[in-house]
Amino acid sequence: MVVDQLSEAEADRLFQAFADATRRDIVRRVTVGEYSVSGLAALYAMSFAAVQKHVAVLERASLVTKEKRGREQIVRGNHEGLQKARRLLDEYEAIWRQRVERIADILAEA
Amino acid sequence: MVVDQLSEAEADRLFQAFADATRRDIVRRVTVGEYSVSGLAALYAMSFAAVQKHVAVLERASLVTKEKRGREQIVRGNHEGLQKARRLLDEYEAIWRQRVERIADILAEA
DNA sequence: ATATCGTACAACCAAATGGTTGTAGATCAG
DNA sequence: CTGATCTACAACCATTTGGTTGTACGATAT
Repeated sequence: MVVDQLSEAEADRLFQAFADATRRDIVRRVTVGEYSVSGLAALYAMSFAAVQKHVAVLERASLVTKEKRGREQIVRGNHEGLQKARRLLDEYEAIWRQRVERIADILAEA
Repeated sequence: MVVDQLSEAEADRLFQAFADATRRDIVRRVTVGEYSVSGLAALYAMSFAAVQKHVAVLERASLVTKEKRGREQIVRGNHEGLQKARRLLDEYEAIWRQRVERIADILAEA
């Protein structure tokens, strides 16, 4: 029963997207409030185009969505990507738990 | 009460390390069993040096440890890095929960 | 109507990434 | 001792990444 087998490419995109401090900050901001792309750009010491690229990376990773409103593009947090990332890490955690159990079993046999 | 404020650089290293399928596979393998660097290298269609670099990336991110045993270097999973990554994602999840609560409050006022 | 604003996108650049081969030092086996 | 094995690391290369500036275009305000 594979609920949602994340493709390797999807996992790549997710973690890659998280691997940048500016992008992590954007995710936090747009989860709490609403920001246009230029609204976000005003927050960082880099060009509008650079921020635009960061948003695009986050969008491809399903960590934010964009919605056109007038001439602005509103960026919002997308729970989907975060959930996928967490589920991924949970799998690694599960492997650790299994390992611990296995060792406990071996010790119990002694 | 900041328990373990992850530096941005640390977070970068962690997620960057996870952002590669080969490295994620290495993490899984060495969590379950013991592998030397060359033992790992035998598993992938790339050079020993390439695998060695992947292991180095994982080590810098605290996702694996290396221990010298004779002429071999044994690679083992390191729970520390994984825990840090999970804690990080948990913070983002917490922001989401706060957002949901805030919206619920607003609705309750109406 | 015109100027301004917000966005998209192309072209470019430097640095980082993910791979290679080659060399050299330890350690182990015969 | 000699040869094979495991590791480390340097040098190199192609591609990607993270930034820049410049151009174009739809939406808004005056």
